[in-house]
Formats: sequence, structure tokens, C-alpha cells
Amino acid sequence: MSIVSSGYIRLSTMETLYSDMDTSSCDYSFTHTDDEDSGSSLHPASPASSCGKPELQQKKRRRGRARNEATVHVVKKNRRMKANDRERNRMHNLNDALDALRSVLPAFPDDTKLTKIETLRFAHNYIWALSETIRIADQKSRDPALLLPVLSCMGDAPSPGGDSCSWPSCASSSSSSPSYSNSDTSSPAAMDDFGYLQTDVVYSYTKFVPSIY
DNA sequence: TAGGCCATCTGGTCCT
DNA sequence: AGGACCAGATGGCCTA
Repeated sequence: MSIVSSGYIRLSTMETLYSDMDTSSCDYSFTHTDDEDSGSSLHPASPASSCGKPELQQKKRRRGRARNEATVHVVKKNRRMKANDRERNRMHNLNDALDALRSVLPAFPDDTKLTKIETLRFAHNYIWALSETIRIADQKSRDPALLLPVLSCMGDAPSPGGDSCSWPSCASSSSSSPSYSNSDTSSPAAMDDFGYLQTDVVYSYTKFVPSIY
């Protein structure tokens, strides 16, 4: 609530800002420059000419031009506001999609809402775990003995051989990895830059793989 | 109080 | 030309 409302506050602030910048009420204290398109470039007006008639003509010209500039400014402003609106909607759609993804992912015990990046990573791990489940189930249907090494590794337990269980060995025939490690995509146990992905993998694997047995 | 997460704005780029 | 997408900037909220 607070974030959204604060966003609206900011939006209204921007609108206020825009309304402050509205040149429909502009006078001659500022003149438009050719580089306005590249940003807000209002410069103090240069000293007015001291000539008589030419000054009048110049004022007429400038007044007409100012009106035109005001129109251009309003058009730009409207375009920008429409673009902001589309961008807001686009991000809302993205967040809706993330919420939909969260809803199909298993909830953590403490029921804390996954952040965006956690949602994506966990979804990746979850898909990988499900794939492994299918693969192992398929293997089991052919040779149940193949399951033993895999099951012994669940819960990050040491392998029967004494060395700490490593995911690559547990899933030696695995076709893919749930890890987002930048350096080693073939090893689910590889420590990534963030350190906690391995926990996600173990969690997803231990939580869902045994459920089919 | 620093850091993480988030929403929004904005300008640039690409696509239709 | 206008919309979609993207990345950077900014500022608010929350938590350790």
C-alpha cells in the first residue's frame, strides 16, 4: 500500500511539476532554445531590443511562436504521461505474472513472500526438481537400484562413500541444473555468487522428490 | 543507519 | 509515428 501510494504521491508530484512547467502561462522571461528537445533547457531571456516597431513585430512573432511552443510542450507532456501510464501497466502485468508464478510454486514454511529474483530462481529450481523427479521415476520403473545413490544424497547428507555428497555425483546423468551459477551450469551444487541458491535447490529437491515415493 | 527491495519516471532503442 | 521494451536514476519503505 505504502509503496503504491507513495508512487502516486510521486506521480502527483510529477504532475505538479509538469503543471509548474506548463508554458501555456509562460511569459517572456524565458525563451525557448533549439535544444529543448534534448532536455529541459530554459534560459533567461536575452535583453530585449530597444528598437520600436521592430520590437513590436518581434514580440508578435515571439508570441505566436510561444503559443506554438506551448502546444508542442503540451503534446510532449501528454505523450510522456501516456508513456508513463503504459510503462506502469506493463510493470503491473509483469508483477501479475510473477504473482501467478508464485501461486503455482510451493510456499515456504514461514509463508514469506518470495522476492522477484527469488521467485524466478526458485521456479527454475522447482522445474529442475520436477524434471529430475520424472527422470528418476522413469529410471525406477526400469531399475529400482539406481535410486539408492540419489536418495542417499537428499537433505544435503553425506554420501555413503564418506565424501560429502555433491549434486553432480548424485545427479550424474542429470541433463540440466537448477543452479544460476555463472561459472558452472553443469553442477547444481556449485556455489553461486549469492551463496543461498544451493539451499533453494536442496529445499526444492528434498521437498518434492520424496513425495512421489 | 545501511542495505535490500520495490515502484515509478525517463530517455533511448527497436519493432510494427 | 507510436508502442513495447529496456536500463538507469530516484526515492520510499522495511529490516537487521
